[in-house]
Amino acid sequence: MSSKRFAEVIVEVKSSGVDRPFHYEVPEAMRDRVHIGTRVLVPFGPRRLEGYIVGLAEAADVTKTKAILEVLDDEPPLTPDLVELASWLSERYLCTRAASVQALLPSGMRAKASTKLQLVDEPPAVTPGSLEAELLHTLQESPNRTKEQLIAEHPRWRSILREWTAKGILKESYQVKQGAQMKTVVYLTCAVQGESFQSALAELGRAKKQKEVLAYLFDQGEPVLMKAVLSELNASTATLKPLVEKGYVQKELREVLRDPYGIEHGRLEQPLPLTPLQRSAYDQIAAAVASEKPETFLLHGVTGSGKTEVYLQAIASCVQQGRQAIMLVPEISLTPQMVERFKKRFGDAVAVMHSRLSAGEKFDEWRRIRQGDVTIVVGARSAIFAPFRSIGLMIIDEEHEASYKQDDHPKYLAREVAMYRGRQHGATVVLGSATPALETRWWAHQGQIGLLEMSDRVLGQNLPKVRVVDMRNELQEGNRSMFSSSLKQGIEKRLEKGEQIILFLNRRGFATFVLCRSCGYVARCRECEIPLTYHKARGLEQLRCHYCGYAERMPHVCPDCGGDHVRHFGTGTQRVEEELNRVFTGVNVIRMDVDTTSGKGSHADLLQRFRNREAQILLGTQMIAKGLDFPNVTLVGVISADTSLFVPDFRAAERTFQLLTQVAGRAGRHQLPGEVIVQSYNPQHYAVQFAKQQDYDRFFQHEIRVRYGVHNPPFCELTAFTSVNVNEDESLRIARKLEERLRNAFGGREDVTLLGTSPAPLSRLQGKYRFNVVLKYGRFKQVAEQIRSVYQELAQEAQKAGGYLSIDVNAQMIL
DNA sequence: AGCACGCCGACT
DNA sequence: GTCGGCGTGCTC
Repeated sequence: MSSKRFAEVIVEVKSSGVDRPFHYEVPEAMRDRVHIGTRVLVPFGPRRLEGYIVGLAEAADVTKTKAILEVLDDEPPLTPDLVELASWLSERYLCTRAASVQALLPSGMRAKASTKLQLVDEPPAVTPGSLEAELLHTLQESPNRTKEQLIAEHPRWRSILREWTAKGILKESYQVKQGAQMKTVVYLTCAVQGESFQSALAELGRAKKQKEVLAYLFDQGEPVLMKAVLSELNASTATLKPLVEKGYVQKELREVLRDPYGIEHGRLEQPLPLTPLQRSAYDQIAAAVASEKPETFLLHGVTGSGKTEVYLQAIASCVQQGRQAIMLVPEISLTPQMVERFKKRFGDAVAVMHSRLSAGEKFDEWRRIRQGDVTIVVGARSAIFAPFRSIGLMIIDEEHEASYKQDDHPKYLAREVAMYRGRQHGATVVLGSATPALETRWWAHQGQIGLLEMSDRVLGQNLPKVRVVDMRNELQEGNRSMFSSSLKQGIEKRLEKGEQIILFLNRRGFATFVLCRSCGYVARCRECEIPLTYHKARGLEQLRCHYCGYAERMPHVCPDCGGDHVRHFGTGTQRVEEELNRVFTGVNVIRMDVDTTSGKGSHADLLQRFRNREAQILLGTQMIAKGLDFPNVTLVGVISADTSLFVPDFRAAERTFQLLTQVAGRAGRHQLPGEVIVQSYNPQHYAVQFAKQQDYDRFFQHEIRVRYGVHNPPFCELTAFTSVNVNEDESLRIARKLEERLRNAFGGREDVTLLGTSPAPLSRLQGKYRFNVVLKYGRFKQVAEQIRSVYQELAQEAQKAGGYLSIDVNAQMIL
């Protein structure tokens, strides 16, 4: 840190045009407060914007420089490694550095500058009834309105304001408001001692309550929380006011950190003894952490093998060495019970981070991490950005979960961020799962990452019986309903016994596929092996591949068996609920899907109601797969394995296998014997069969060959572009042009495959038409520059056309 | 991104 | 003649 005459600032504007450092002079008085990572307020054109410093220099490479207006932090919120991480995120996921920094910092961190206006002595002469008169009136009536507010309400006032400011009629000054405020609480102290205390009591005379409060505070002899005093003595602020005014009691504001969980942990729990397999996994992780070299492991442990205990002890060992640990869990698993388990083991050393915290709570948890008050963070995806000084261990539990990919910019994959930070900090990354993502398992297989296997169940619990019902037989026997006779009987039996039932509708998609109900045939693309999707446009029934764009006419006779039971498929939870009510009269059903769980806390509420046995049946999508630990549930039904098997996504088989395995592994963990019924028109499908047998290895062997055959990850990486526009022709035109540009850039390259323009699986969303172009390549580094320049050009053109072009590097799902 | 400037058509 | 439409270009 040689000199600080000039600062290189990235301005908080999410536009590629300004995503580069701008130079600002650092006023003498600010020199010792600016560092790399410090946020500042800078003039930018006619505006004032927040920005953050990425470099300091003796000279600027441009002649005209403005000066920094204000330094927004005493401590830089971004450590140098986080500044570096932000740059990497922008390069890897093709987004602006402003977007990356926003992802790194808690949302409440953003400061906003507004402009205050002040009329200077003589008001200007205005024509009555004119715009000027109206503005003048507003300025005089409500002098607290900011310039930005006024312009937002009346855009035409802008030029007048500018003119008046130039003429000196108006004076502008800016004020900065930090996003999240520090929370303060009031403490009270008795301000009178000894004799003056006695005389104060006397002076209060008949004010009994006031005397009581004063005496209480005098006895305490130290500042007491106001809230505690009031509730203890059953007093109100009205009692307090005169005491403060007379100077007997002193008020004091203290900053506090909000505690979103407030779990009383009492005495900390001790680690549990480890089984030999757990010990072996633990030893290897602990050794890697101690080595301070970046290393990644897959911890492949079956459900019930005790992964969490390994995590807890590995974290303990990391913390013992004076380094910090991050533990990621899927958002939906981050329940109070889960947090409690950590708090009971580590007490106050744990911070929690997830999206349901309020902005203020997030801000405070973040500050506790930044200040070094905690050494462990448990959180959802974004907790991977925890601003620790020296990370020793990062754990991603259920690493295969789709929720570890962020769906807006930067569209990062938590696993990749963890590995990058691992290299920065010399930290160990542990990816844990019972059903690892195929890529992860493949890397472990190839020796690129370490493999730790835990194949035994700690408590030797029994697996529930899994029955796969062939729905084709049901049809043959004349049962046209969505419930097989086995499932129907199973439900009836439970209802009679007063036991509970969970029904899954593992429908991830929206797209409808085409299936023959007689033989289970599913129409697929010949090139991609992806199920074709049903479309009806202008009375024409079509099947299209959402991957490559191939289209054919909807068959009315099954190409396989010649039968006429070819139907398009796709059922919502609502329809199942109706059907349930029709078939089982008087049954209480709790339905859980995006519609019924949108409210805050409604997810937990519904599960609690089910736990309280307010309903016999819980019906939902995979979001209920995590909540399977209900002692009274003895039947789990999967309405149709096919609905997740035939979504147009090359990961469909993997996702189905994972879901079914999870269901089978978790149902019936309690005293009552559990049963799982899986309905399918394709009961012989390998994903269904291997899930039934709980055989990950054989599923992996099979699926990896499929991936190799059609050249999909892990044998390549995918980047998806989506052109979006209200105008279908424009949307298509941009996608086509993008395709052409990419073809030019990569023509003849063996390591690159271009999947041409095709309608997105969500082909029309919010009235906008979406087309996809997908690029497959071996190594991102070898295509990054070309992708960047083509993307920038077309993104601009898409914008001119009134739409936009989005990019998803290392796309996990193509929508 | 968001703002200013500048060049065109349609109005009091 | 002027107001306001949006295309273009710049921001240390």
